[in-house]
Amino acid sequence: MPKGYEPADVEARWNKHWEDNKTFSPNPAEVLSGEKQPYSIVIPPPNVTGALHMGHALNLTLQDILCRFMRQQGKSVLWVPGTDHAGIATQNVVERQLKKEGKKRDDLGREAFIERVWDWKKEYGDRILNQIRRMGASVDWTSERFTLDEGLSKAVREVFVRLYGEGLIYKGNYIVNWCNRCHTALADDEVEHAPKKGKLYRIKYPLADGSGELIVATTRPETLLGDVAVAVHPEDERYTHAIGKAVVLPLVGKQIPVIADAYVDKEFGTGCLKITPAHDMNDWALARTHNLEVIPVIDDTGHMNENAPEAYRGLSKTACRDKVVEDLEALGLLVDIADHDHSVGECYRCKSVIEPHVSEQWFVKVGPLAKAAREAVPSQTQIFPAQWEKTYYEWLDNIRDWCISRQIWWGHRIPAWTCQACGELLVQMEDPADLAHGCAKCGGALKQEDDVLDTWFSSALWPFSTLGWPEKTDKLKAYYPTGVLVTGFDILFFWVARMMMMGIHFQEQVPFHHVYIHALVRDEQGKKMSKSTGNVIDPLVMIDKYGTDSLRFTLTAFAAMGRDIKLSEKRIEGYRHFVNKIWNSARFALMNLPEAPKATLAQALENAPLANRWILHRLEEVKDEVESATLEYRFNDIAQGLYKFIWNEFCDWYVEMAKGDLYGEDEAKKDATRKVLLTVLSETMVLLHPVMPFVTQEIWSVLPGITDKELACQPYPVRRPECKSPQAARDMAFFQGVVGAVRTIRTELCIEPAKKLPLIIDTDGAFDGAQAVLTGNAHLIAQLGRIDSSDIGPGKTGPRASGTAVVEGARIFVPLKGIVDFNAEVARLDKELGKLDKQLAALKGKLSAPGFAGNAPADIVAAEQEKLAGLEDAKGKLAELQERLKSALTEEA
RNA sequence: GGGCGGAUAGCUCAGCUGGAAGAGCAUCGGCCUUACAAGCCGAGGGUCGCAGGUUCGAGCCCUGUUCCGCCUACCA
Repeated sequence: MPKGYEPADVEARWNKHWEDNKTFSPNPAEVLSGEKQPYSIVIPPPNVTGALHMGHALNLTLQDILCRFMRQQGKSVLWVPGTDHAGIATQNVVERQLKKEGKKRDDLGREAFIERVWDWKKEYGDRILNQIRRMGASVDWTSERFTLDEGLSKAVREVFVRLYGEGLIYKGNYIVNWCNRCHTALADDEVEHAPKKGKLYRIKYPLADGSGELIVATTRPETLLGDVAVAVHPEDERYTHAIGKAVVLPLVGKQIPVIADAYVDKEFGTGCLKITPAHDMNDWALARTHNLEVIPVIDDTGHMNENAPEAYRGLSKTACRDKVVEDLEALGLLVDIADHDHSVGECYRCKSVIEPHVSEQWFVKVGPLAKAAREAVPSQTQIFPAQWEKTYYEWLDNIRDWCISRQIWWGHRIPAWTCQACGELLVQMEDPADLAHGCAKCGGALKQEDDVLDTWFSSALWPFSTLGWPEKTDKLKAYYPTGVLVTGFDILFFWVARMMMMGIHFQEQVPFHHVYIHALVRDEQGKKMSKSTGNVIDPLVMIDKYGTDSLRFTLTAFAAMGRDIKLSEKRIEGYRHFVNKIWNSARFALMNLPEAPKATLAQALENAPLANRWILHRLEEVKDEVESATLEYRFNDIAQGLYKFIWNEFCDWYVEMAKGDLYGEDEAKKDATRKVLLTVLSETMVLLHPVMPFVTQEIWSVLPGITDKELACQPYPVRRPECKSPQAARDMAFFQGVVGAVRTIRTELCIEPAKKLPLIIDTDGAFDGAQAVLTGNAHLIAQLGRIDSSDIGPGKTGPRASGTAVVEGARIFVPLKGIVDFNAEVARLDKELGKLDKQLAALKGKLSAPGFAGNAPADIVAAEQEKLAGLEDAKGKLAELQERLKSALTEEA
């Protein structure tokens, strides 16, 4: 094995191996026959336009941990990879490309443009998939899908046609969020709200009868041209006289009514609200209840249209605003302009300001779908962490109909045709064979809808469309519903809730049993990573520098539930050290495993030394920990449990203790320890494999005596209840305490590391068996504490001039006469005694507190009393040892 | 406006059902001890945001409060 771990080569090699061997392609038959339980995950499909970012890296890591773990648990695991066509985003990318060539999409025409996008997709769509490979994701590449591929398009059409048939899809003229730049409608949740500094203009609207005027407040004076009414609160005494009268609309000159509606806030502005139904969501709603006319004055490109007075026609809305203000001022109708902070809707794709706009659009009537989706949580689908349930409910409870039509070209074209002659609307699966003579009623020419569907419409079907629906495939039968959906909270609404709606409606089963919402990955300062801020940590760069396993482990270690991850490169670099540590521990093991050990584990366990019994005991505990942590999505606990076990226990203690046997002459001992070493290492590789697939697989493949070189297909390590040994744990803790005490004395008193020292231990007062632990492992204490001679037994006493400590009642003496300045040891013991005093005071206070003995459970009281006795014993002994030392010092002086 | 999350060692964070405050990194001291200096050994460092309350006992439960962060909403 090379001295240092070289990830690039290892990762490339195994990735190729896994894909060539279809290691992660399951067979549905093994589920349908009942041989295996299914476990499936559909990947949140990244945008084809996208490049892998840290959010993806985290998302993929967590899913991969679950998939690899479930394979170990004997499940038939299907992880479906794929990409999303991301309508607006992708179209924008290609349009930008065209712009560089000085062209617009209209120059190409619809078909040529779409072809162009496909070309682009073919060229760049694989990039993100290759990046998924580099993460080590154990997806089934034979199941890869794209939201716009043939099968999925069929699913989309089936859903659309059926929902239309059920009356859950309708078409109509409504006000929608309109992006002038993308030139399309957007759903409510595609609008982001950003605070903006704006102005509040107060404008006089004279009453038509000359009895005065009303003053309205607005942030968008140009919309005045489309006003159809002024509304006041019905109980606002200031204006009751005006209700029912008319005002003269400035600049336009026509009369509009003053209406009353409780929606108006008396406190805000002047209490008078101008109503522009065509350009404001709320005004639209008011107009509907009051039967007001809708007059659009801004067109779909953001310019004033023919409904505006001639002077303003053709102006952009900002230019128009300036002119309107100017003209109002000239007429003396402008009262004042004040600064005003408010939030403004922006397009989530291009950040342009959203213009409410009236147009003919398609909608999904979400009420019934949302109700079912709501009721399925948490009984059918559990959300982890559960706090997100509330957010999920909140959204579903307040949901409005979903605008699904988009005025772009890249996407699923709406399967509806209108007869140019009689106006008949056709919604059906198949394209009418001959558009020229298609109308069933009159034979008139049919024209397909120009609009395409919202990208999220196809995403909503992802959990079943990817499995082959509407065909009744084996895959669908075997793997639907999926086990878990792993995603960030930012698309809980966009995606998760809609998959729930569609899954329940079309499969009559929820799409997943669990939803795991993971953190957002932020930068060091906790800011969102973004290209414009320049604080992006690119996962691929990190992989190149530190290896995939380091990156994965880092993300796992920080993936505590319900908390954002603040990531910095230093952390990844730090965990690379861990990968290297694992590599080196394997190198050590292999150097000592020239061949597979002959002994069975049972044989190795006969009369096994403490080190072997202890590490096997800990291994059993770690198996339990890793399993429960994985099942409960406590990813950080998986990482931390394994880190501690491998580094602080296996490497720091076990390997050091095993060296004696491994380097020794006793062949039986050597073989037994080799067996334990190999067992622990190999099973640890299995446990760690879901988190670090590459380094573990590479090590596994060179372990002696292992026939199946494919680590990804190994079962979870068997449990060995016979290896659990609380006694070994206790003995080891004692042993570590003694070694630690000796080491502390050495370092604190500045004794040269090379200097070997004698050691005396009095085991009186320690637990039964303590004596045996120490004498049985005296050679190890000598090795680890640099001791040249030891004398261990009950009642033993060292010279007064010793460095001393008390461990679990046993007194430790390190004779140091002539070696060091004992004043330092006196001072050190003072410090130790001080600590003990503090603990004793706290404990005594607790025990003597009124009511403690009576109210606390008996076992707690007993435990506390035992602790007290232990502390008092230690303090007494240590104080006495210090006195002896002092007396030795005064004698010398 | 409504909701959610956070506040614990210098930094980043663990801490499950309340029972003597933990890890990693950083810092300090000592070591090239034949797997690993990407390493080993040792040490220091915290009134667990603030104020109350419940309890024999609170980082953990309750109430209030202050700062951060996020989500959501129709204040023109």
